[in-house]
Formats: sequence, C-alpha cells, structure tokens
Amino acid sequence: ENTNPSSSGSAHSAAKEPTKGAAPNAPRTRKKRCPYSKFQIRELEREFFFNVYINKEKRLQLSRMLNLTDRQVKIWFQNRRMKEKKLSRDRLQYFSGNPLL
Amino acid sequence: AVMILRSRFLDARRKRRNFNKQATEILNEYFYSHLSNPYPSEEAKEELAKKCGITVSQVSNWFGNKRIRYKKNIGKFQEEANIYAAKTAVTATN
DNA sequence: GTCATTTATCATGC
DNA sequence: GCATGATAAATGAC
Repeated sequence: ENTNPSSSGSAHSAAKEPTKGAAPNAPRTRKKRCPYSKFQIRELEREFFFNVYINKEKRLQLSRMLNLTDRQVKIWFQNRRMKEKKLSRDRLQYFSGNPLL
Repeated sequence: AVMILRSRFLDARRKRRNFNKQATEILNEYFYSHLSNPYPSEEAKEELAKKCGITVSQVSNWFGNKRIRYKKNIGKFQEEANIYAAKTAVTATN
C-alpha cells in the first residue's frame, strides 16, 4: 500500500540535505507529507503502547524495519504524544457537564 | 451507559458537522478584520469559542484552514473579504 | 522535549 | 462536484 519514495538503498535520500558542499541553496523544499501505511502505523502504535518515549536504539531499529528515517520516527512519537494529550482534553470536555455522569 | 457515551464520543469526533451561520459570521469577522495578522491569541481563541459555541481546538482548526485556503486562492475569497470589510467599517462608525 | 503552525489528505455535508 | 471541518506528516520557535 505504501509506495515509499525512499526505497531500498540509501536510507536518507530526502529532498534536502544541509551539508551539500558547493550548493548554498536557500530555498530548501519542504518535504511533502506522505501518509504512512497501515503496517507502519500498527508497529508505531505497538511501540507507543509500551513506552510513550522511545529509546534511540529502538528508534533506529524501528526506522529500519519500517523504512523510515530516525527523524520521521522521532517526529511521529512527538505528534502521537500531542494527539494523546488532545484526546484527553476532548474526553474531559465531552464527559464534563454530562448529566449521566 | 459508559460504553454508549464512549462510542458516541468517538463517532462525534469522526463525523463532521458544519458550524451554524452565526458562528461562521463571528469567525470571518475576526479573520478579515485581522487580515494582516490573523493569529488570535489563546485568550482571543477562548472568547471566540465561547461566542461561537465551539471548542478552542475547533477555533484553531478553523483559522488554520482559513489561512492556508485564503493564501492559496485570494481571488476566490475577494467577494467575501469585501463583505466583511464593509461590515466592520459600519460597526466602527457606530 | 513541548507546542503552535503549515500543508496535504481524509471524510463528510449538501 | 466542491466546500468544509478534522486529522496526519513535517517544520520551526523556544
């Protein structure tokens, strides 16, 4: 399902790389948002269930298994923690003021 | 009963419902009267949320979508911008 | 690290 | 058929 642009070979073939020698290009293009596959989400969620904060070792391991960069896995956990916090806020707001509780 | 509430909560989060006309009116009024800096503070968001009968997150979502969609196609919102510009001008004179 | 945001994508309303 | 609200990747301030 997931047609990852960064296929086999170099794991960091992103569109931007700061240290590129003789190319002081200022307009570094923002990486296009690519939704992750069901398999990738399942594995990320599985690890998130065990520990909300992931180790550097497990992060590297996961990134290799899911064909993602370390940065992507790190960012995913950050966004996932924010999502969890928002879910808690929404739950509180929704169930508060409810006559059934 | 708790499970019913929980399922209803999950469904309510997934289903999308349009805001009523009055809420959209209030949000647009703020947006076009702060077009140079359409970034309401946290306090302003809370006040807007209260006046519109929606949550602060929904206010943030509305401004996020409005900013990007306005920037992507200013021409499409020109008529709308003129309407609210005139409206705020009238309220300023009163 | 958090967190507001940008952007694209998803899902629904009509 | 797009308009619109919500969510998912990605960035940057701090």
